[in-house]
Amino acid sequence: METKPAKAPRVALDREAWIKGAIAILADHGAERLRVEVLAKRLGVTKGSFYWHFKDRRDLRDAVLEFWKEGRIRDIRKQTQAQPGGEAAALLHTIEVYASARNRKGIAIEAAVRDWARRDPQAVAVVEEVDVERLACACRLFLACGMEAEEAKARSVLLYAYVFGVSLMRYGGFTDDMASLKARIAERIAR
Amino acid sequence: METKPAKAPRVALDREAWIKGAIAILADHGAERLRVEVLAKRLGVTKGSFYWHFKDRRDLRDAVLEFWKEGRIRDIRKQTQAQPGGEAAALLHTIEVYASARNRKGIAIEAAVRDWARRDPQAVAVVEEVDVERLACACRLFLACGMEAEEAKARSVLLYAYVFGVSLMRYGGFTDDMASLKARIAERIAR
DNA sequence: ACGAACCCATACGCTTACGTATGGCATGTG
DNA sequence: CACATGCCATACGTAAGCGTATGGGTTCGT
Repeated sequence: METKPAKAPRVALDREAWIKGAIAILADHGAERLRVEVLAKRLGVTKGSFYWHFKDRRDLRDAVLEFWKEGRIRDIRKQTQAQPGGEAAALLHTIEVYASARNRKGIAIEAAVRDWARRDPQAVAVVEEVDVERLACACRLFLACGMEAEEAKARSVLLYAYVFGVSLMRYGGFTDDMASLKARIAERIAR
Repeated sequence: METKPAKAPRVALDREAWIKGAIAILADHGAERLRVEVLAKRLGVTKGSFYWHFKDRRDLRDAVLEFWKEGRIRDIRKQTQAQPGGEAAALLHTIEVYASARNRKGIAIEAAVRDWARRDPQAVAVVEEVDVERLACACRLFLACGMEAEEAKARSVLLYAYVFGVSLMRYGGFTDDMASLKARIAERIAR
């Protein structure tokens, strides 16, 4: 019979495939559960393959951090290219993207990386780069809305602290009109 | 010679001592690293002792969650007993406590528990209880300041989302006047 | 003083996981 | 066709960690 998985015609994996699998584990189980053999099983191979593509576990983790950083910074730059006059809308869009359940996986990765950064200096450095980039972009948008410089900085920090923080909270049943609540918050942050 | 640790006159451990040690590990290394033998070594005993006080690992984790929940709710109730007229100050104090580096350990535990809640339903339930309690208390303070009901709810969520979120961010070098920045944010949240 | 309850140490089997060594099979190249 | 290279499987040794079994020491009450 041999009902083995037989995933596919068995195409060779490259480094990026491993990294993407690693990020999926990151989102589902956190950095601590990013284990070589678990990842290999997920990809349908054994760790013999892993150690061909990566020197060791540290090598994979570095690659994951680098991959995540590049992707985030690319996204930020793209979303920041607001049409003149659309800056306010771009800010609201940023808030809404993180506050909605639509971006579930991205939020999970974000949370996992930040938790990771609580123990790993390499992750700290990456998070800091991404944060500074994001804050600078948000700041530009606030400035374009005519806001004063120091206030724009404060609003930027508030904006990102809120979107990260709200993803960690559970307050079901606290309000009966979630939409109105989020609208009020967005108003308070971005207007 | 025998330079063994010889910690102390070897006082017997109780359940609470184990729980407090577990919370220390939680703060330093996260829920995933909350291992029986590691904790035992930290307390200077072996796991033989652990399995006398706890049924298994799950038992410890439940106890840790319960202990944390009770402590948080006690703290909230205490801090909420603001003198009439001091409600605004109480709100600012809450923001400042979390935003300062003074409460480092408490913030670390908070982050660890919330990360824990991303995978464990039991932790989710505990976090939700604490969040609802905190939001209700903050909401009362906003109402006492004369704020409208829906706005008070929104501000409460914004407040706690901010304090949790900001503890996950790294933006050193983004501003040269951190004090002024935090003052502006507090203003925006609580006024 | 003596047994019982309390608290802990040691030893065991099992599982997961890391990193290495080695061999196998494909595909492309001369 | 022979051979090298790329990609992966298997097997090995080691370590950490869970839960159990069992025994030893200490501190009580009677």
